[in-house]
Amino acid sequence: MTVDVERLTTVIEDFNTIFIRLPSVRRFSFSTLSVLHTLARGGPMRLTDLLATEQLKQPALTSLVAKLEQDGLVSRRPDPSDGRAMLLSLTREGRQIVRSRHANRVAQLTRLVDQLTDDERAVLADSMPVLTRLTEIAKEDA
Amino acid sequence: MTVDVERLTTVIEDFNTIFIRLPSVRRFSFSTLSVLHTLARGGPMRLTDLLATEQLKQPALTSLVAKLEQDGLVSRRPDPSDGRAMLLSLTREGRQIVRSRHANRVAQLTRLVDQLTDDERAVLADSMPVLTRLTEIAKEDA
DNA sequence: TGAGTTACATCGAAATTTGATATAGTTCAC
DNA sequence: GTGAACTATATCAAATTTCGATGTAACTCA
Repeated sequence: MTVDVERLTTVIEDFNTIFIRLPSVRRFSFSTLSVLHTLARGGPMRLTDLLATEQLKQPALTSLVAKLEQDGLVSRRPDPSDGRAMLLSLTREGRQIVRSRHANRVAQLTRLVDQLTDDERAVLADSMPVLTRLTEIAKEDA
Repeated sequence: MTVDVERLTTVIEDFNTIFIRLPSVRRFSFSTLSVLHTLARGGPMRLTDLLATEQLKQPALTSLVAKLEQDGLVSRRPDPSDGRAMLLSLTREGRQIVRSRHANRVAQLTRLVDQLTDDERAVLADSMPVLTRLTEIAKEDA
């Protein structure tokens, strides 16, 4: 079985243009949201590790994280295993923002999925484990 | 047939964290790439229409477009049907950038898809029309 | 131990984004 | 057809974000 990856890429690109814009509340910049999301998934993490995912240079990330700490969304504590490093994690409030955006996406996506046929919903359900596998492969690969 | 939209959302969110970062060349900001992508899909388009998609205020978009015009990626011409408006479109070079990023995604996604099983690839192939439908529904809905 | 490296912070400059406002074109009730 | 209200885009100065260069402290390992 072969997939038309060319077309698959286009389909995902187009889907993402709508998916990315699902959450209705626009309080934070792309950079900020990306940092919050990464910390939400990756648990406590050093600045340098964050740097790998975020499309920012280190001084910009340092200052963004400083601002997020001031705003009470991120907490910083020294890494016990390395005196140079800081461990970053989300505060309760930080997690709350990520969760609320996620909930918003779920709500909006539900409205869309409701308009599909049963068969289409079945296909979507089956695709979930495959997308998950693909995500894992990408992480290993990198 | 019901889908666990809660899980579906998470799956897509996680997939996107890797998908968004697939293209290896990082020459342009998120705002710039989004404008180029929107113009690539939406054909010639007025500044105000672009504004609806992009997460920028009007003056920022005006200045971004001005820069892109200077750089030869976007062309601006008066809208014949409205003397106040400008029609924006990609130049050949602008299209080339979008195409090259797309090609890069295709290449990287191909490497990932190659590592799936035949059955998984079949599921992926079947999911394409559904994702497309979902995208269309979202556009109508909005 | 000390030379080289790594993690993060600081600083000033450059780039981006914003709110307020200006200008020119359009619409529509009269 | 005229003018009041509205719309599309531009301009400007201020705020914010990002960057490159460089500093400081901690770690590594020969």
